[in-house]
Amino acid sequence: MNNSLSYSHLVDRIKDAGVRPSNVRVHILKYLEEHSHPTAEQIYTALRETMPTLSLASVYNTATALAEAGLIRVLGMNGAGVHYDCNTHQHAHFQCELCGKIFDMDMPGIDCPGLEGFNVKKMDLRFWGVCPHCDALAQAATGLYFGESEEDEKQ
Amino acid sequence: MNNSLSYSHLVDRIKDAGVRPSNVRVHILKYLEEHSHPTAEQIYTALRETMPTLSLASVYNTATALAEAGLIRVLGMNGAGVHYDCNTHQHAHFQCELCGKIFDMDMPGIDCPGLEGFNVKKMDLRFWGVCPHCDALAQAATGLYFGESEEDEKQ
DNA sequence: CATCTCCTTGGAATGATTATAAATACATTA
DNA sequence: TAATGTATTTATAATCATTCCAAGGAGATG
Repeated sequence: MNNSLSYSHLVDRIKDAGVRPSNVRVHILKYLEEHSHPTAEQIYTALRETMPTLSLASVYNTATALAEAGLIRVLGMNGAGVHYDCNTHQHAHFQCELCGKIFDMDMPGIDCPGLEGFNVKKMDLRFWGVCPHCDALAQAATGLYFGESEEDEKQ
Repeated sequence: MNNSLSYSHLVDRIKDAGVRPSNVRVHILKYLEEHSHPTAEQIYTALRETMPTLSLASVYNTATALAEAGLIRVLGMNGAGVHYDCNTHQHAHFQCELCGKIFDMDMPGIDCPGLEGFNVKKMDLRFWGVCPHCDALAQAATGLYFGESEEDEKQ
């Protein structure tokens, strides 16, 4: 069991970042720790079940506040809507064009010629394509791999 | 004088891409060749002067068509609105947080560990920060560089 | 308990983009 | 050149994510 997901630990993390640990904030951060790269809408829909008065505006407000405090990161993958990411370390992203899933990748060292003289403060590296799971399914569907049993769907 | 900007050359390029060289298409591509990373709104405003009936919808439709034909590229820098880029070669971008200008950068070689098994089809590398010109202005404004004359504004 | 501030809410407003339907231009054939 | 069919463009309405705003609520402080 990962202690970083416990309620009191989350409260501490939020406090340490200089933000008041309100209910909504803790729950949204908790949700982000437990779910990969959700959108505001997804957070809203999921948390509404246990917090019936939660508003979408609060999700946006809160996510923005958490991002400004450096607790989470805002991720635009160019689909409709923005995703939130509790992994604030420098890292890259891959999005599968078939299942839509977003994967974290280690950030490779980047030595960009021509960037001398530019004061770089933020960097973003993103990939799109087909993830291994969907790739296997796609290849099976082409009929190239007769006799292969379908892989089990796993979230 | 760069021949690639001539009207008939543009017509040929559009034809070669399998798209009919309509007036709107040629003018929008021409505008993109001559201006760096404009938004749909900017294209619309600029071209309206010589094409008074041009509609914003046409700019979006046309840009999308040109992008699908591989003649231009759509660039989301996460500000409001999308930018269009006539440079279709693989390259990175830097956006200045002060002047908003977008600069093309050579794409460095990227060796991303963890990407094995992923079928990568598209990659995007973006930087934000302060460009050399604004950096100089900002440093002058802090008063650290007494006696420095302001640099001339150049687009 | 009184007060102050910050948080949350619901709904309206905004802004970029897309959809739709009518009008126009273009290309082809007669 | 006129007729016809198709592709393009236009104007406007619709959509969707996000932000704004005003009012109510919760918690801390005195």
